[in-house]
Amino acid sequence: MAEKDRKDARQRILDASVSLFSRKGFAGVGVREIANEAGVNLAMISYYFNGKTGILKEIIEQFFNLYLPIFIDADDPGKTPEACFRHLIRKIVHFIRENTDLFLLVYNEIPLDVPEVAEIKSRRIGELLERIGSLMMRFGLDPADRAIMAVIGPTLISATLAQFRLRPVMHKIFQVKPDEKYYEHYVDTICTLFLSGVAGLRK
Amino acid sequence: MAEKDRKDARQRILDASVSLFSRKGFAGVGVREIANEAGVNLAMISYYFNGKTGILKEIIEQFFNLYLPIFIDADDPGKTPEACFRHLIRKIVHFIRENTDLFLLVYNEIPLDVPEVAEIKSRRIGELLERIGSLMMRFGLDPADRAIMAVIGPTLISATLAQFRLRPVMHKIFQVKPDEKYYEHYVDTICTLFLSGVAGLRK
Amino acid sequence: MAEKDRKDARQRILDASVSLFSRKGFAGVGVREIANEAGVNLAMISYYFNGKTGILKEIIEQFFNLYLPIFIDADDPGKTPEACFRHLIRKIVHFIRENTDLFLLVYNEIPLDVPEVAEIKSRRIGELLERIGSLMMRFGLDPADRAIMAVIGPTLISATLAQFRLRPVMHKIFQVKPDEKYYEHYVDTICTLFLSGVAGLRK
Amino acid sequence: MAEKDRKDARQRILDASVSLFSRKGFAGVGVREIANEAGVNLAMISYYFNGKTGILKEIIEQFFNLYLPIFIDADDPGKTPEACFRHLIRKIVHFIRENTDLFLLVYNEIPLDVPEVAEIKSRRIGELLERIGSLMMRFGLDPADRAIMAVIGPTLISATLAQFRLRPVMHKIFQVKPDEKYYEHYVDTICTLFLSGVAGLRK
DNA sequence: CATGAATGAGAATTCATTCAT
DNA sequence: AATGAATGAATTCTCATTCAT
Repeated sequence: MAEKDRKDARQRILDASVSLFSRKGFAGVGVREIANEAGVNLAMISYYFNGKTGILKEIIEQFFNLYLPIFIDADDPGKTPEACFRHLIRKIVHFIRENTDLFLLVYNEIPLDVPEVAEIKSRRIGELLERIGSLMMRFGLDPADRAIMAVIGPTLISATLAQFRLRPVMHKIFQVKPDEKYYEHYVDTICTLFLSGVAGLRK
Repeated sequence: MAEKDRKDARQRILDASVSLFSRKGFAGVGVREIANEAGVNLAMISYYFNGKTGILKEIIEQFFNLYLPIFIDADDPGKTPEACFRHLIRKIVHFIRENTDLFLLVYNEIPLDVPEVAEIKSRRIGELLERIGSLMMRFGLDPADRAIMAVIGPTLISATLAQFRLRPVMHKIFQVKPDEKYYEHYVDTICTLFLSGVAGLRK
Repeated sequence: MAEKDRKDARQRILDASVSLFSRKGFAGVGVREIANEAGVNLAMISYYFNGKTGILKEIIEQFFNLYLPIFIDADDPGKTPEACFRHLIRKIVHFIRENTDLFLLVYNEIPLDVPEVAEIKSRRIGELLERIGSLMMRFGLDPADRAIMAVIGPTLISATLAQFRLRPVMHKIFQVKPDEKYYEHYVDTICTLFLSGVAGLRK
Repeated sequence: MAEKDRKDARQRILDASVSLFSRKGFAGVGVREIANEAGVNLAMISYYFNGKTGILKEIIEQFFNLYLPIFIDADDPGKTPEACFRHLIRKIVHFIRENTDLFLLVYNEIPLDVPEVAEIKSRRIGELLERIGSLMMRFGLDPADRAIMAVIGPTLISATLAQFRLRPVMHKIFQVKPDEKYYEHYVDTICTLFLSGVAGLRK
């Protein structure tokens, strides 16, 4: 019990925090709530993470450690740009489905002023956008056209995420069932939308 | 000064709240902070809005009262679908530029669990998505294809907003200057992207 | 409207206060609540009564102005002591039935530390107990036996009031219906109890 | 000091609350005042009792846990009804002398509208009145005569308590000294009053 | 008389954190 | 490693009262 639980305690705090932060926002969650949800003693949070902010830092780092490789792997010179792109979107959608809370949490907290995580945020987002930029080049866009670059990257991210952000509301409105088949179709739709769109931008 | 200031107090609280909430999130802002920023006595917040949540409710209502008409006006049968669409996007981008904080605030807080605003949220978003849905019909999409509908609406919203969401980071990365000319170009880009994309979806 | 309403406003504040104070205690009621219940503007309370305490003062004075005459009238030399006593109890029970809230309020707030009403309280209760003392003499008790005097007076008051104090609970327990007949019987019971009891004390 | 003080903190809050509530009423006392009087940190009140109401709940429960056994013990079949009764009154008077503040507090707050304690109140008073009812039977009263039952119980309680309720005022009026001898006499007086009175009710 | 706005003090509660054990 | 108690600052909200109109 001792050894295993100890290791679990740390992770249980992280899991509980991801779930709670994503639903209520970082500032909207108290450490007591986290400790209860995780089933650990209150003081363990300071012990393991040196405070509430420490949890957020670790979550953000872990997120990018999982998320960035997707973009790196997607840059496969042996494939056509279009195949690359479809592969990428499929991977991203799969990742978001598997880590919805984590993704929404990081996305939502990104613009917020929690000073201690600002450095992590801007560094990691920088890496991410550069990755996306280099991918875009492969799709025939001129990387020197910064204005277009500035549009495509964020648009792609947020468009993909939008499904999950508004999920509780959307499914009530459109009566779609978010099952395997739906997401297959979703990936096709978003890919076609973007590939046709980017083709249009290339004139 | 006396007369005008009294009438302004209510609005000053709203303005300060929009600014602070959008930067730090609803839960991350205290009523003290709002009262200071607005230059009103702390108790006025309860007096006018019946608590912090009351401010958020009013902000959300006001937002949709401003935002929805854009979509209603855009549905002009005398124009071509493409002209409609470009007009709509131009209006939205203009609206976001004029009300960036308000827009980001509402967008960011929408998914969060502030129970007392849940009803307002779902009702207003319902109205919005229906509007977007009826617009999409005009662009030749089959409204019965709910899966596509569920993709286009949220994608359009979040894609357009993405510019402003990630603005602080983006401009550091892409070194673009968010001036009049940039947004002219931005509107063109996003319109072309979507019109070409939707054309692709129509086969 | 003007004249009558103005006079009404003052009384409406008093009525609302009696009702609220008796249910929640003086400290448990806010002036806003009183103003709402009375249908008057908040500032009228300061205007008419110079603050919340002023209401309580006036209520206490009014109470004793109504309550003391009962004891004065009861001291009728032309009747037998027993007839006097039964008449008194009948009057008291009637008074309490007609002014239950007022009676409970004064009774409950008597022991509490609201400094500004302390003087009124002790003066008025002094008058009351002296009245009761002089009545007791007529029933053949030696007024010099202070210990007995100290027992009879308060016992009589609180015994009579007890019906109304515990009314909500009691009627659930004993399933008695507090109608005209019940109170007729009640007066008989309490009179017999006391008259027999006092007879026993006289040996 | 360390160990003992920690354990005592909870009880010190209760003791301070009883003293303050009984003097100023529940609504008239602030948690700051309680914390100061008890010598504990303000937040300990929420920590131990989950708010001011929680203190009152616990006090009421504790009161009945002490008070009810007196009535249960008094029902001794081996004694004459009169001996039972005198024993009971002696025990009650002793209990009130030892716990005057607690008794007055519970008695005064019982009729007041503190919603969260309503359930406790009615349940506990129900138990109490049933006990008193079964005692009264032993004194030869017909328990089916609910009207008489409804009179005797509350009258006995409030008559006994009246001494302590009006103590500050009474002793000024009657110049009696509340010492051991006085209460001996008081017990005799109240017992004779009631026994003779109840005898009179039996015809 | 009456009103709506405003005030500043104080209310209860919750916070993240620390500490002795 | 883990706990339960404790802390003091900060939280939101309510209070009785005042004032200009």
